[in-house]
Amino acid sequence: MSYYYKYPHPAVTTDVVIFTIHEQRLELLLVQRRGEPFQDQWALPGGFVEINEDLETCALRELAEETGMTGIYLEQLYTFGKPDRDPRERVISVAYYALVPPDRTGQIKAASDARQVGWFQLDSLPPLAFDHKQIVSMAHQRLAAKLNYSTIALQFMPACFTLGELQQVYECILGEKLDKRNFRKRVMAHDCIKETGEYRRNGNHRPARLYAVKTPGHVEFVK
Amino acid sequence: MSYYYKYPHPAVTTDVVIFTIHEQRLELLLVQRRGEPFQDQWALPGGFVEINEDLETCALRELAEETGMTGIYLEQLYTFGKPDRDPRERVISVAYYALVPPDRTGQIKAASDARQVGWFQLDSLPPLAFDHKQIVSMAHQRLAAKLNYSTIALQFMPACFTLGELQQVYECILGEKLDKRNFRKRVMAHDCIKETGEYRRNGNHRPARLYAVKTPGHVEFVK
DNA sequence: CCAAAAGTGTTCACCGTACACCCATGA
DNA sequence: TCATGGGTGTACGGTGAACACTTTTGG
Repeated sequence: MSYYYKYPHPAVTTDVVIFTIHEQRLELLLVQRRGEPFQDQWALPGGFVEINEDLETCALRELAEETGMTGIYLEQLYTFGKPDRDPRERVISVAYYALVPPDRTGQIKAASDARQVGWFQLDSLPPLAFDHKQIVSMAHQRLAAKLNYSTIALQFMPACFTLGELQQVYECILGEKLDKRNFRKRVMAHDCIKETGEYRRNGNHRPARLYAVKTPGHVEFVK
Repeated sequence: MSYYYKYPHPAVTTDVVIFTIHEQRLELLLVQRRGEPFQDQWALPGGFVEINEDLETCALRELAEETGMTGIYLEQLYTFGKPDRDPRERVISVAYYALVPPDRTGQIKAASDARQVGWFQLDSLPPLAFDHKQIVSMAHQRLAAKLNYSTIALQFMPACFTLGELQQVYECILGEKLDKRNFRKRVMAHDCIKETGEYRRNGNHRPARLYAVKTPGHVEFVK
């Protein structure tokens, strides 16, 4: 432990950008801060890494503490370490992002402690504490980039979904409309989803085929 | 500083995978460890982040300390934080990778302190300390991936270079031969290098045109 | 029968790939 | 004149993009 005296150690946290899709909008989970600094402002869920805890485990723990969810897709984003990013002391934050299917966001309120917790549309976020705006921005950029060369979008899908719903996920992350026929061709070429044989009857129109992911929990890289 | 008591802080280091090209081989810089653990084994250059030092600044400092070089391309790679990756205490390492043009590798020996420092071919590395083998592997993977959608390879080039030399850089990073005509077409389409008007006379054959990067220090993403 | 979303194929332009020969030089 | 690497163009196939109509259902 001699290094402890030679080098004062920084604090290390993980912060998690937890995305979901809700009503054709990309949303993320924020918690309201209790104490200073940035009191009452909204921030990414996160917390200190315990001394014998793996970074990813820590991020998963934060995720579970705020949402009650486990088995969620999680990926390291970037490590933010500007010396003055926290006014209290030196804090280095290893940022992660997580993708939550919308059918699993119900548990949030129950799992969270006394603090305010809520989902916010990405395009109308409140002011964020620390450098969290920058973290969110990088996470969104990464997510959008990965849509084009991986099957990461499937992490947003419930067990059964229609191709129209999947397309809406792409559209709201990329912020643009896609051609239905080209989209379906591309998705089918990946060969990562399969028909369930079921249909969803949903309004005054033709029922939509329901699909399921072939190998849940896995993100494939294409090409 | 109340967190100091509530949470014991981990040590944080940066480790840098410093790549260069030498004799048509991808090489990286290693330093020999003096003390325990992994005494006398080779490791990536790296060291503790000072308490008021930016992470990238720290990586650049390590780079300068080991090589005497400044103005080198540097990019964050990934943060490694398994609790037992260092047997002494908890150490979280923010890994970076750097790309050094081969005409600037001469200063190494002079700048380094008493420790052994050397360049090693990527495909014949000695056993590495800690999890540095994994770090190197990820760095190589990232580098190879970026060749295909950025102009990062230009960071390896000296002020003047031939297209043949540039192609060799691609070939030894990707580990495969490329077609000369297609390669030149692609490079020219990027419009990132320009003819200098000079030629290199080099053996019993036609002299090669010399090129220079249009905007040095900048990595463009293509497509 | 009308509205609304589901479902389906073809055409075209562009890009990446494959491929072979002449050029300038030094020995 | 020969060996060596430098330099150049074309033809093909595959992929991504544009584009419109029929189907099935509920009201």
